[in-house]
Amino acid sequence: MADIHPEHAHIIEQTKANMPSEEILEKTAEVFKVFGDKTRIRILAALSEGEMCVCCLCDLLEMSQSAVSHQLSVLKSARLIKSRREGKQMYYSLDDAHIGAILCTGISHVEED
Amino acid sequence: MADIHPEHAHIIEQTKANMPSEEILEKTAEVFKVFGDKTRIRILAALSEGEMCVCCLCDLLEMSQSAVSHQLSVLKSARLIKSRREGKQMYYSLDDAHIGAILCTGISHVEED
DNA sequence: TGAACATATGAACAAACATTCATATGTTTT
DNA sequence: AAAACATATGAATGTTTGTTCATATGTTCA
Repeated sequence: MADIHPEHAHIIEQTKANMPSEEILEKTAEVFKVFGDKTRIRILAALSEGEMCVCCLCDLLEMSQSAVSHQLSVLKSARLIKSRREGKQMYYSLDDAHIGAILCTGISHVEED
Repeated sequence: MADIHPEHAHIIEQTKANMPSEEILEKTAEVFKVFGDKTRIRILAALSEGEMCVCCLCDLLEMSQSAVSHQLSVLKSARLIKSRREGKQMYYSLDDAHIGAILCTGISHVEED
């Protein structure tokens, strides 16, 4: 950490004052971290087309049931998806419209340029 | 991978057809991954208030110059920020308005509820 | 040119993480 | 109740990643 330049001090203070709290920023990073994995993004992209059971996701993603379940558990802990049981199967879906919106924002960013 | 249930086959096919390509999804995950770190989010939040030099960021974040520079380099490689030199100092800023928008989307998601 | 300053970068290390394998839990069907 | 099916989960493992330390690069000023 270098010494603070006096002429920069007020910029630093002002920026600090306008920024969201550390707690908000930390939680935001955690949310993005959950989006930041290929398998989880593929799951979210699939679920944004509608709810789907675990075995469908395994077939669609061509991944093992265990790997998919582990990531579903991560997504659910982060409240990005929710589940309901129907007989032997569990159906997963996006937790709310906001999740789809965040996903779309990221995808459009990639699609542009 | 379990056997595909015949009655699920068309759902899988249809979902697959509507989803973005694997390439897009992979790149999207990479973008979110860059957002998914507390230090980088704090840097982005600071820069969304305006451009800032490295030493200001170090003071603001109370982190070592090396740690900040390393993360600036990650952010720049991902084209989330850009830099310009002014004398001895490097000034960093968000690469475009889209980056601020993604950040805001994430922050609002956290701030709600 | 040399010293001081600002930033970048390579190597090393510890912590976090995604998948696999094996197995447990929960549900339906016979 | 037992077998079959669908999903969840713990432990182990290899990989990725963020920070630190040391040092290199680039710029200004005397």
